[in-house]
Amino acid sequence: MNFPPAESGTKGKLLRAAAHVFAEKGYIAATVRDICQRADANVAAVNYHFGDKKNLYDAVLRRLFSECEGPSEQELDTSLPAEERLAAFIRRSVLEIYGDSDLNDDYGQLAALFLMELAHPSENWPNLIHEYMLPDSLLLHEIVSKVLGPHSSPEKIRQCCISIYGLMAHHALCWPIISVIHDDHPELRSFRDRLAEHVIEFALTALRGIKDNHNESHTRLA
Amino acid sequence: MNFPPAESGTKGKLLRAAAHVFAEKGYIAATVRDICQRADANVAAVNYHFGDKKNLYDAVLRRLFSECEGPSEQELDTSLPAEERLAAFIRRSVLEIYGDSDLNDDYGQLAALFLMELAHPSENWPNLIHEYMLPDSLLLHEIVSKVLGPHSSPEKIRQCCISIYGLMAHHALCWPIISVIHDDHPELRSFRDRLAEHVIEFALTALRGIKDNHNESHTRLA
DNA sequence: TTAAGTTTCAAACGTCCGTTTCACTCAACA
DNA sequence: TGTTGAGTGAAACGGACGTTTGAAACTTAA
Repeated sequence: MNFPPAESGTKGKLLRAAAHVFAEKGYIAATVRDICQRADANVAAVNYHFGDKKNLYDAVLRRLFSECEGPSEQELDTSLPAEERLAAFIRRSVLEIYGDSDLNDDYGQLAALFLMELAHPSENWPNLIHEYMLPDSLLLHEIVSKVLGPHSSPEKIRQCCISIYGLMAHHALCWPIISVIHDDHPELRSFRDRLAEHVIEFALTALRGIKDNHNESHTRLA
Repeated sequence: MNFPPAESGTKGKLLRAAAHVFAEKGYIAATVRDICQRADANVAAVNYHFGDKKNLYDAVLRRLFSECEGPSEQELDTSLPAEERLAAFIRRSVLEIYGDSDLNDDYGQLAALFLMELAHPSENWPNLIHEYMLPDSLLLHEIVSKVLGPHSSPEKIRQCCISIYGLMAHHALCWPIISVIHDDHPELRSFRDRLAEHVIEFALTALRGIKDNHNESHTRLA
């Protein structure tokens, strides 16, 4: 949640403070007074700069999504081996999901905001998904269908794509469970890179095996 | 969210109504008046029967967890092949996560309550996890370590366990994303059984491959 | 310096919520 | 029949919240 220095006035301070407070307490429990106090601003500032509380929340959410990077050249280069592109996709996605550790001092708030939306999606949540997550998802679909080869059903491809997201996101979403059950689990921050490599191993191993299974059953039928 | 008929009085009606309203609106947005109206009870009923709103919420949450079934004999029978036991574990867990479809008419609320807790865990969340999720998690750990064989590190076993939970839970948690991106995805209810089989295939394939990888590197070193 | 436009401020407004109060009903029992 | 105690009901209390107000402070440009 790092905002460009351009918005360093009251409006920018409000956005930063709102991101923090919304994430910490949730949309309803977060009060305009909380946010303004944290932003060193008057109670009326929110309504002056954003109209109302809901508009401020929408601005925070949109800002959050817009910070996502796009895919790297490696992922897009269709001349490279599909497995290599998948590894690059997973490394970048895990980095995005778990934050840039050093730069970003308030990871976890991000996950909290995300979980809130998943529990009770706001009005323009579908728009944000379409705009910011669909392109990545289509790229993953293209890569996975190549890894799986020509004999895989559309449903199997889709299930594998969703499974890969599940592998990547689970720590971020279910940390309040994982940290209780595995009380010796390393902190998310220090664990991020190892997680990426594990997901790559787990997903690639599964995809290769599934490809072979389906090829076998395909040639057996032929 | 089906409560035993024993609690069919005002207290039971309040519990049922509260589960519905809390899930639909979240703890704070849900009002005592909402709940009481849905339970055909007076506003004072909540405070009379439960003390206050928070106690009612805690009661709902505990009731929700206590409905979980324990592991089947097949999962516990250490004389059976580990892969078979893993499949049984996954089938039961997916059934629990996605509900008993026909009996339970309000799946999704369950996921909403869960997501709310993940975003902002309540006071005795860790107790509930210890009591209701840790045993299952230990069982899975035992099974997975057997599937992976003797040459796998503790960290790898743990990561595989967490990954399996990720595979199983992702649809339930991220449905507001999945349903937007894959607009032709079948409904969760009708999809539950196919999901279980996919997770079994995906996880078992990955685990077998990982086992072979680690065995190879182990014998190479020896 | 003046005037217009923008931003901030303290204070207040109206509403909604959790909770409390107290009178009431009614079944159980002596 | 009279008494008791659990449960219900309508109404109100006190506080917190989002928002509004109108004047003050500041910025900008002629």
